[in-house]
Amino acid sequence: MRVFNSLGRELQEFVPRQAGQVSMYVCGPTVQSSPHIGHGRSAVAFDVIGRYLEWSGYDVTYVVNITDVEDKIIAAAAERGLTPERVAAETSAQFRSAYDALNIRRPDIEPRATEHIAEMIGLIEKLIAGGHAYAADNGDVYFRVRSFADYGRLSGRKIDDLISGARIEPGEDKEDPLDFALWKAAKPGEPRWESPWGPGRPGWHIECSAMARRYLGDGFDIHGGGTDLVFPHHENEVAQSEAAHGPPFARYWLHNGMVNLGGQKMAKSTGRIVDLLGALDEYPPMAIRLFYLRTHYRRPVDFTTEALEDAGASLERLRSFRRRFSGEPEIDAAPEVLDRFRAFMEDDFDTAGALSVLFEVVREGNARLDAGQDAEEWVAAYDDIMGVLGLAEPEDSLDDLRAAIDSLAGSLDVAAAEDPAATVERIVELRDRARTEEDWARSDELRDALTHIGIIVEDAAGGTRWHRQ
RNA sequence: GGUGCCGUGGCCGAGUGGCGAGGCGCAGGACUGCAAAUCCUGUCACACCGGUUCGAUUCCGGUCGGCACCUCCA
Repeated sequence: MRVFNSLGRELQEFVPRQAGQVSMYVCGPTVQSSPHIGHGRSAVAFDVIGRYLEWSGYDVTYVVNITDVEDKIIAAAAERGLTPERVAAETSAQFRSAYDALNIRRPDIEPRATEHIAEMIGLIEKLIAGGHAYAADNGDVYFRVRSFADYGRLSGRKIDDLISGARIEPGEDKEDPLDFALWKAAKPGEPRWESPWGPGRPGWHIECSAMARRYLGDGFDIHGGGTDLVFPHHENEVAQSEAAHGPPFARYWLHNGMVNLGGQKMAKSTGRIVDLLGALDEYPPMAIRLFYLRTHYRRPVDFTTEALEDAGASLERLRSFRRRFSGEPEIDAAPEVLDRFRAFMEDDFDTAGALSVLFEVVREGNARLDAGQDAEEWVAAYDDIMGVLGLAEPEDSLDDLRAAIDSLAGSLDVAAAEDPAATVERIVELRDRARTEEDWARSDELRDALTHIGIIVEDAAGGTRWHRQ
């Protein structure tokens, strides 16, 4: 398996630290405001990577942090007249609900910055002892960038090129403009924890160094995040961790591309965003997931409603194939098909290519069913691939339609059953009787009535089928 | 200014030194009471200019265009 490692900027053969096991850390969101389409992309990209690695037989430990203390959260809280804790809790809940809707698996560990202050303080003390950090008179602690010779290796920068952009903000007390905060002294009214340098809060970068090590140890396998985090966030993580404990901090750095809007990056700071929860409300969640997966995770992708509708139509093609076969297939997928799928995935998780295999499976499966042949093997392949891509959904429940279904049944003099699906069956049987009698007006009337409450009826060669939506 | 990525058919989007990935859309056909779903066929693309090569969309150089990072950001 080859993965594109940002460290080195090339495709490299993936060899985990320990055979058969993969340790993975992904930078999750700073919970300052509601999730947008870009957050979903990152989460889906690494969710699929995790799922694929497990499907390939690896034992995966997957860690995603939640940054719940940070300047932006404090600012948002002040603006809304809430406590930072409240803002963080509310926003975390929004992220969780969006991620659940997108069928993103819960990480094995989801550490919060505020619950790991002790680890961060320990790491900062170690950096100070080693001469890599210093406490300033104002109560801040800074990392001494020039003390770490490898600084810039991950992001491909030279220290001298960075100088023009670096600056010292008012109130900071750095030796060098390149230095960055490990610990920030608390101002009145700000969240604070006791520390050897006085009350304060951690800088942004230190949490990932501390938590990744705590849960995955030194030299873990995969560190992920958006390309916008490469510099300075990930560069600083490397500096902190390797200055304290020696290299390597992480072995493979994977970065997903950005979601653009009208050709430019979607970002909170510019207001160019499309709200994720809103989109999930308006489109089938799996259409959004498919939209992400159609493009290789490293490339930028432009968000448009047309693209989402396109993905929705593709999703419908997938689902309508699966509806032709109920239950679980009892035989395995053809190995050659899974091999083709695997070949794409092993090439730096090329989900766009992998989807081409899925659609070929659907076409072949449909053709076989049309020809009256057995397609179980193709259904099995479909289920495997859909599962790895996280596109498979649980059977639609009809519970929310029960009232409408029962009411329709009542108006037709059909007895409602305990299971709403059984009630639908009875109505469909009624229509089939009308069709047998060639009473097309009655038949169409019943079909329209079902369509009206969200049940689609299709007359296939093998009999009448129906499904929701 | 520095660093890096990218320009593929109506739209989206993989990939390859020589054989039309795939999806959406559109057109025609088959099936069908109608509709839907499905199948078949068509829609033969690789920004531009040079170079290497028997042959380049694919490699090299240049031009033009787009984007990202260099500040918080998935």
